Amino acid sequence: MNLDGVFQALADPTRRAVLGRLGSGPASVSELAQPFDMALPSFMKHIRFLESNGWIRTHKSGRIRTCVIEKASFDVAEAWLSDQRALWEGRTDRLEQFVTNPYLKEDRACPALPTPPST
Amino acid sequence: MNLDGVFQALADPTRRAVLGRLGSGPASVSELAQPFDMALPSFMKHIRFLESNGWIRTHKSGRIRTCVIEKASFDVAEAWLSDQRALWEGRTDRLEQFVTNPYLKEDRACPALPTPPST
DNA sequence: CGAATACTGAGCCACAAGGCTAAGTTAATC
DNA sequence: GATTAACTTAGCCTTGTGGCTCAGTATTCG
Repeated sequence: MNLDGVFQALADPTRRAVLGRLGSGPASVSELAQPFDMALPSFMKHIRFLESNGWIRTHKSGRIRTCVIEKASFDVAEAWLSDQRALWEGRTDRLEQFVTNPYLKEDRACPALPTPPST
Repeated sequence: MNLDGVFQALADPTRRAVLGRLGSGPASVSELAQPFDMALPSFMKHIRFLESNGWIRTHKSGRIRTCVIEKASFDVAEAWLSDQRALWEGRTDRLEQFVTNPYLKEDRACPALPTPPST
């Protein structure tokens, strides 16, 4: 369950829709597949993908495979975004300085703001 | 700037690393590329991908192209996750009801929910 | 038992993704 | 004015992704 897979799972409308549906409760594969104009084997690939990337759990009983949404990957995804936001917001003030400082604009394109004369 | 592309952009370690780096300030393409063992044209594809999916803005001045992170796609991604979370949490109580209601359990195929980690 | 249901497995196909090299182009330096 | 630096364009190659069909297998139902 690496970040690559976690995000890739979200990069497809079918898979996002499945997660959306599962958000309101468990469902069997064919129930989930019903809204989509897609052959079952194709659809199953999406289910397996979601499962192997930690977005859902599935469990077969009889001939029916039931899918349940799982919070794990969800948290991983949110954590990454949240870290990113923290980083970005942590330097917003310095960015503003950069944008409005004509010297920096002309000079090197990106002095990268190396830990400025911190207070 | 559709969800497909927004999430796909995050499904690659190089692109996530670039966003991470840009989180602490603007940089030129070659500065960004420097840590990666990759030919420049390959790297540029990542930059273009991030740009065309709204994760960064770029601007060329002289022969240097400077990249700046952008909040737009970020918000879109967080919004989707947040909606998803709302949905999921909004029905946790009902889920609980579902799990503990023997009638529902027989009725539909889905009860799966492998033993809640409770008590 | 036989038929229908709900997947499952194997294999094919077209196209997108991510990497490369080689050869431009444009701006800055010497 | 020639070099060098910083991209850019073009084209190739391999692998992955998302779709399909056709033929199983395993359960459930009549």
